[in-house]
Amino acid sequence: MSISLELFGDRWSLLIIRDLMVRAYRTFKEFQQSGEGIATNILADRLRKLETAGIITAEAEGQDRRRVGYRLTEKGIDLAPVLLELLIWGARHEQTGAPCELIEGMAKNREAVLAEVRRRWRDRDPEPFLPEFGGGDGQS
Amino acid sequence: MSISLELFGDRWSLLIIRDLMVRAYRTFKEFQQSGEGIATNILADRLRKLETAGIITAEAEGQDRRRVGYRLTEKGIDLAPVLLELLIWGARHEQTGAPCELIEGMAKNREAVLAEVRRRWRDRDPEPFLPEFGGGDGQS
DNA sequence: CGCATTACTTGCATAAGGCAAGTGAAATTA
DNA sequence: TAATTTCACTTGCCTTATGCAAGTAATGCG
Repeated sequence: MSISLELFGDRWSLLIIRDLMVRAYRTFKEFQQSGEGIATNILADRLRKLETAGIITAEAEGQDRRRVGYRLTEKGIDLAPVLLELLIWGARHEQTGAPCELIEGMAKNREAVLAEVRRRWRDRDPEPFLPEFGGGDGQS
Repeated sequence: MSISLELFGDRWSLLIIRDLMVRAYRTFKEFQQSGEGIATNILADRLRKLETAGIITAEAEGQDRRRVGYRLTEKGIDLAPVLLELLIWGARHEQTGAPCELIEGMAKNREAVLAEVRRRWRDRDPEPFLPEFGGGDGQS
């Protein structure tokens, strides 16, 4: 676990992974404008480290050759259970802005939720799984 | 989740929680000597923050009035699923030194593992749930 | 009383993070 | 086709956090 924490033990890495996983973000710009306000140099650094660690890939996608598309690897999508538990914990114990009933529903159907997340990843489904919950006071 | 990460988004907080949860650490000194080598000022800072966040409590325990005993709150023990998933992920995808069969066994019996962790917490069982796995190359 | 132990704090050096502006290549517009 | 915009970063500078070694106050122990 200490090894894992050398990777995720910072404010941003897991948020990036979450955005890839449940918000279907793909581009640098999307992460940058993601509301949490990560600085561009830090974002570039984290993307590089996550790629080095084999958790995400960066590849050109579409016609626009400026655009870089980031995606989770299998190793990355395997973090879904961790993020789900963190989401559930946060909804129970902190003010997160995510509706508690929704999260409790997910807590009762963990396997189904994880299966759906994996399905979207496999199918490259561009539809976000969760919205931003930004309206209220907190963030998911 | 971003709120949770303001708390756990560092190298040490989750390790401290893990040590409380599965290694049954209680005292400042135990954390300090825990192999990972946290500096004492940082340790003091993290313990304070975790206490402020309501994840651990600090209380005098035993006769020795120098000794402070740290314990998880209910909010803290509720992080067990997060740590378990992180442990499983690490064992699958990183060199952790923890025997994979053991962890895969836990992955197949998540509920039983969590129930046992909670039981030990409730009973204040001073027996560690997992050893340190320090012998080889990595850490749990 | 004197020394050891426990849980810290302090001071200082280094590393990481944050902010604003800048760069270069590709696309879009005039 | 020239100018402008977009995109994915990089650079420089400053602030904050982390790490290390040493120190301190309150106990406990012989």
